[in-house]
Amino acid sequence: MAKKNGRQHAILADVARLADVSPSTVSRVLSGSAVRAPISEETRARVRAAAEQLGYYPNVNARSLRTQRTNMIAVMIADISNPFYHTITRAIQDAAFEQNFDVLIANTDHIHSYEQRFVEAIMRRPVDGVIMVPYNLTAADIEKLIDRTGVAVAVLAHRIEHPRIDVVYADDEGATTDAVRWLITEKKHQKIAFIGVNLSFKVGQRRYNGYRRALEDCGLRPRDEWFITGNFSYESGAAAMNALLDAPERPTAVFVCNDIMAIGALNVALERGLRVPEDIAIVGFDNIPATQYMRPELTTVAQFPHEIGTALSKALFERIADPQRPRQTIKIGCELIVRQST
Amino acid sequence: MAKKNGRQHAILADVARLADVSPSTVSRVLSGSAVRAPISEETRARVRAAAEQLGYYPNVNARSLRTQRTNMIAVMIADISNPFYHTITRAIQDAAFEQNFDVLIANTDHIHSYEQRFVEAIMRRPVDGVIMVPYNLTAADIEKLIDRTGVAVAVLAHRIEHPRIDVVYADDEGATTDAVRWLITEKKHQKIAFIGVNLSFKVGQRRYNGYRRALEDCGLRPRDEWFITGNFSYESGAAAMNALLDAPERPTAVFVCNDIMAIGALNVALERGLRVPEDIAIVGFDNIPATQYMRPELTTVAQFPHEIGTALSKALFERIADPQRPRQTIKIGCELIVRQST
DNA sequence: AAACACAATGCAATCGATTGCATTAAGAGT
DNA sequence: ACTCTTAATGCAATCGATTGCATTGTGTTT
Repeated sequence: MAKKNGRQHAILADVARLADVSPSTVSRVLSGSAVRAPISEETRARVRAAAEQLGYYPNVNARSLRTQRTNMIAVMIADISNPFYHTITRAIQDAAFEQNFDVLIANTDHIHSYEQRFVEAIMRRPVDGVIMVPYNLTAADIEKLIDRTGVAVAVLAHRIEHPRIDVVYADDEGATTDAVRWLITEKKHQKIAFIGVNLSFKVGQRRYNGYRRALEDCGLRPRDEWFITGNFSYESGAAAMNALLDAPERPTAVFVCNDIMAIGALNVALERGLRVPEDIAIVGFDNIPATQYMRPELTTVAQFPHEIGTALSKALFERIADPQRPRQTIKIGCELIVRQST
Repeated sequence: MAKKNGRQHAILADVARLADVSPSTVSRVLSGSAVRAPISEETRARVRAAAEQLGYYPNVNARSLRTQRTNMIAVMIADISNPFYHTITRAIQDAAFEQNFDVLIANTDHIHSYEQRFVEAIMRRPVDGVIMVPYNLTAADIEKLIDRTGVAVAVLAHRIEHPRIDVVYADDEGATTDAVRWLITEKKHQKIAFIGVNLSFKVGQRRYNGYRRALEDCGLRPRDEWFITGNFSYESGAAAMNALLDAPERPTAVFVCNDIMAIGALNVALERGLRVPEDIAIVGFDNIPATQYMRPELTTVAQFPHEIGTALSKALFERIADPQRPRQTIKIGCELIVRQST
């Protein structure tokens, strides 16, 4: 069992010695590069047997140093606890698994300094590709990373245009417009409130824009007292609904820009004795699992995080394979899921 | 901007050249190992300036090859989409972030071959530590990994005893006993059903044992028709409740071994016109966010995945720092969260 | 029989950093 | 004046695999 010296595991040289060939040969046999250099079938067998006998595994680290490829990608997301993000992550991991890639994951919590730290980490630890959901990072930051490391990059973002960055985005603005317009034309609502988040969040801005556009398209005027901002949380959704119900004039429908707040709003409406959807209709956004558990089940706009993750990884692996390939921009649609709350 | 040759980024040798010192000196200054070897303050400054000017970042890969340390840990869990696991994961990532470690994550979906593949991956890609939630892997498998790679290991598991493996476990069996006993003694239930999962799952076995023990302790006899198994899903919980309500004699309370199934059961009960908790009380397990959104809010047993993740990382990093340290076994309790469904 | 092609393999440099063991110079002790 | 520390730095080997460029041997072509 003991190898040459005190090492606890076999290295390539040990295999070479046992198989009585040179290290080069072992490498060629085991790394598959032998496809381009001929090794006799007999030698191959001997090498494989020796490797097997010694329980040899190549050291990926050493290999990467030499080949400049790591078989590893990094993923930067806001928060793995959030269903939207972990579903994306899961899709990426599955794609990577298939390609025999390992996946590094970092959470940023939307914090700028964490995003920067991620970039720095990638500066030192070579990876073949990076998937990011940037919040504060600009195209310039990412470009610097690419210039220095040559890494392949795919991002989930709305406004990044760069020849070497593939981008995937979800059309949540358009989906919001469609949903609100549907409330107006199909469900005959005229008084529609909007529970959003601070407009400094791009996502907040986009969805609010979508809402405004639907109203305008249908000739309705937005009212200030029907635009309330929360902070993504259940409690803030509940508070927003309370405010709405206490307003001089109550809306008949409310579009909420994420499901958690929508559920908070729904429960408040129910607890205050309103019937949903008869007295007030509610639409959420994200289609998290809990929306189906509610009674009434929550109508919501589904994003397709799994598709997003798949698209991101597909783009990334294509770019890893061919760094020169022209950039792709992929739009993933959203879909209104009509359930009982409207 | 152009470095020595076609390389796109500076390497240690470039810095050495610019600062007019040897590579050794640069390394000592930048890697902090200079603590043990004296470098004059003036030289230090020169090196730092040169590094700064060139935008130099050390190549972690090369460093790892030499030092045998990677500043990277790997996490093997069942499924990042599951709140229990991703909360654990998040705690681990936060701990790693603080220690400046990167985190590799792999999902196994409880599949044996995926677990094995993970182990193989760690055989080739050196990491300093591994955190696992093994389902099929045995202590022997893990021991082999340790023997070969010397990696530090911490696991979330109930029956692994090994001098070089730290283990953390949640006492869900005891918690189940406590919860069921509470239903009997405090809530005066005599007819308590159990919706579980296949007993070949260890988790299913443990919680069922806990349930049985509570009944026995209180002198109650378990009844076959009140033990129904599902497959963790909402639908299977709903089906189980339907079966229970169609049984010749209805139970007055039901303990469900995860929240998703409990929610399915709850909704069925409500839809069939029963009042919860008056006609039937329901207790879930896990304390997922949705339990608080339900009406009635679901009573459930909380596990503390964040604490589990923290304990796992703490044990792991201690072992990385001192591989010889005696093993730790840490029990994380569970807690019954009484809400409206009981 | 000379020249050549090609299959099969080995040699040695290389990837980029770290570190044990010198080496040099300057000051301290006797 | 001579030996001894000690501070400051450099040399060169090393981590473990990959790969461009030989080299050797065997069969083919002319």
